[in-house]
Amino acid sequence: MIGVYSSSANVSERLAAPPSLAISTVIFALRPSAATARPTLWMPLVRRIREPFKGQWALPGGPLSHTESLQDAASRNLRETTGLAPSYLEQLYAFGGLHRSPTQRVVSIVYWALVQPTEAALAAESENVKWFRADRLDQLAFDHNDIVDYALGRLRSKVAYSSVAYHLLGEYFTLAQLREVYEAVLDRQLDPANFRRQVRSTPEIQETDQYLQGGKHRPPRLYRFTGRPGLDQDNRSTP
Amino acid sequence: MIGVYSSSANVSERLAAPPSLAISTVIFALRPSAATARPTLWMPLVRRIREPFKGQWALPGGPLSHTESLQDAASRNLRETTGLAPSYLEQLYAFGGLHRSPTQRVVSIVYWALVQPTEAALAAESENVKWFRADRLDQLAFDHNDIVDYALGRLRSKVAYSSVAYHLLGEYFTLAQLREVYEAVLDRQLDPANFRRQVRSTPEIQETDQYLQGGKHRPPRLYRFTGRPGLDQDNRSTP
DNA sequence: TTAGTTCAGGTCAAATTGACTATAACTAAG
DNA sequence: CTTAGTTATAGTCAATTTGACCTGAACTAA
Repeated sequence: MIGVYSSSANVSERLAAPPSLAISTVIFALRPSAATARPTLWMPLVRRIREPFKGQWALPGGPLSHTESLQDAASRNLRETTGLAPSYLEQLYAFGGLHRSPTQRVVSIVYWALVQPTEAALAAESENVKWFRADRLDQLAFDHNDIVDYALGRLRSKVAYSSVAYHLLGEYFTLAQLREVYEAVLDRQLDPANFRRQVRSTPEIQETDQYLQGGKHRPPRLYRFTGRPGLDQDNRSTP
Repeated sequence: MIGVYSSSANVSERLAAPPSLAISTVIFALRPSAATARPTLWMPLVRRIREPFKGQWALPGGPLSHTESLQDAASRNLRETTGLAPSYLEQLYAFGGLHRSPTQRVVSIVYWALVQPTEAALAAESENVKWFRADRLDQLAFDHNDIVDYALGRLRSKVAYSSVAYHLLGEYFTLAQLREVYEAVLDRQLDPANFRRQVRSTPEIQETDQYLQGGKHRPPRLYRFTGRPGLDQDNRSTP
């Protein structure tokens, strides 16, 4: 009885079928942009190997298996398609417009993830998995451009009022690196001195007695984020 | 081919089936609490007329028809089960835990709504539809207590940083009435003078030359909210 | 040795917030 | 008719936060 609405069914049968349910993920990571040394937001996309939108780039995603929760499905799919283990994962939105897919009604529950630079660096690229700058995407499959825009908005607002930015960095970071994250996400310059004052006043930030060596100028102090990780129970918000 | 997983299928068949998709809504309205005159948050619930959880109270909801968007489904279901037309409607969260329903895997896309007092007053109560205080619910069906808690959290945070509170009031209101909304939702007292100063500094608030008559004391001025309504295209956030 | 750059710590005025006081305008009790 | 009681409205003042800016420290590279 499973798979009744598989590829053997014709289009009208699929349109009449109950909406199918898929999980997709928008994955953000920081990478140095090509020209300048400043980090910018990148995301991995997968090439579609079947119709519709065959050959076009799309968000990693897949069907929801009946033995896993939504978050587990997003996490698994992330790992399988891109090899990445995110440091932050949160539900974004359920997209259920009528004509998202030309061949059938699909409701996509979309998650968004942040991965640390080390993770992002060793993520394998291939013929069908490539990284793109989040702010310079061309036409994606389905409504995935809209979804990415929505995710970018969520990332920006969350960076502004919560402490998600740390999940785009490794364990130790300098205040300049942290500021560059904010500048990349919010897309505006921040005053280094005022930024420093603000960050140092948050209790979750711990100063270490380590300094980053090898730079061209005065070695900056390294800091740590001691808040709770982005993957624990409380991040799921709900059972 | 439609309806394969209907009530004629047995439990194991339903558990193996693809997760079914439902839409539910958490509806908030302000009503005067029984004892004091202060308004408090209430919500309509519907009694389940079939298993599982037969006889228990639950959030209004139903299946997603394939000809309507998620928001339209929520809106229609709201109207059909409670007769209400909300002044604000927004997606809350997609709940997809494995054991939300004992008999089958259900993924619920939950919306939350605000309705104005006039609407809420003439909403019909019946044997199977009753209003309850949002902060004093006993055991609901499924995981609906968790969902209500999550919706309350969202309402509180949105009231604090956005202008949703106005959708719990009618077109004209006094600053005291508005303050009572904030106090009911945030569950703490606010200084009337400071609250007044803040509200009057927001450009979306327009003072009228009308005063509320018939009170016991000095008649307060009436104000209007001129921001955009809670149901337009932009509230949907996404296509 | 020196110029150039970033790091780090600080000042200062403007804006915002919370606590509080005073007056105005009405109702209801006497 | 007068006055006490209550809410509406307006304002003050200190504490806190924010944005703009300055100065010296610490390093590299020429």
